[in-house]
Amino acid sequence: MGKLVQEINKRLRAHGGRMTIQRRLILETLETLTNHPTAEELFALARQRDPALNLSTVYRTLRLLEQEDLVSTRIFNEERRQERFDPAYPSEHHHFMCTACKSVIEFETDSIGQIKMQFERRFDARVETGSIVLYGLCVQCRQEGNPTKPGTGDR
Amino acid sequence: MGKLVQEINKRLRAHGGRMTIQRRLILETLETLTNHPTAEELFALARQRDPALNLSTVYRTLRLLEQEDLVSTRIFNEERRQERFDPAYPSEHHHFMCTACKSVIEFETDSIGQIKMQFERRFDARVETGSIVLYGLCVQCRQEGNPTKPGTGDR
DNA sequence: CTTCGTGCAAACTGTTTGCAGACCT
DNA sequence: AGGTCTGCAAACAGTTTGCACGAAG
Repeated sequence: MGKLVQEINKRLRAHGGRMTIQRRLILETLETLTNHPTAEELFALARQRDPALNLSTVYRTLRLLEQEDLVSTRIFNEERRQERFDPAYPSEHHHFMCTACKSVIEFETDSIGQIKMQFERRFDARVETGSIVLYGLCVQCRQEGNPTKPGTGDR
Repeated sequence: MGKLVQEINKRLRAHGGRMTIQRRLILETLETLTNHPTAEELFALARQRDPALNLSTVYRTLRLLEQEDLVSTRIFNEERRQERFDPAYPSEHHHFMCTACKSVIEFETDSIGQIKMQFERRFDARVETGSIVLYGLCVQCRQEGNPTKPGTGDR
């Protein structure tokens, strides 16, 4: 059984919440994904196992996870202006998105620390968080000779 | 007279386009702004000078600028999921957003070059663009004792 | 005069919400 | 039994579009 299911179960009980069939299904589906899915993508997958599942239930479950700091959301520069849901790790991480296949790769770097400090000194500000997003072509898409999109993937 | 107005005028003529009162007003208003406005913000300001102006004209003009690579768009992690329009400079730049007052500061850094290269080597990918977004408190808001938002400004 | 652009209202996309019934404990 | 959660449909926010009139060249 997945960690997410256990974790949410624990927290739900503390507030009188319930672990329903739908929530379990959604959490389990989310755990199988390495990519950062949209609500629709997650919905499409979970629905294969329960055709009666409703999109609003997916959203409600994802917002629940968000409140519990178990996922975070982000809008990449894609054609469709939709949120992608990122299973939250304890450590700050950054993203690469392939402009051809839309897959997301996470990575870490400590350069960001330097950048934050530089900025704080220069503008006398307080920086709390920072995120880097890279856009380009992943190995597979590069090898398949995918063109770099005109406009480099930005909308 | 603003550079944007001149530049767009030139490009419009090349395609048989027209410099209308509304477009001139919108461009002039955009030029007075240092912040990265939303369409609504720009609309509200421009409307002070022409109350008959319509929001869809603002959008159409901004999309025109976007096609001509004179602005780029970006969605920050704010409560409202709205695009902000960034007058495009030739050089790659990055952003800081104050989580209290929503003002945006632009900055440059060459650390991003390192990060791109590291990523390319590590994942055998091709990185085309990269952007850094920092969130925190600007000088003014920090001095006014504004609290760092729970959740650090991320939605 | 002939296009191109505007205002208006309606459509559209992604996400949220009110409600009545279903389900968990 | 009681409150929580779901599915549905309708609302919502931000953005886009079709159309008929108005204005730029």
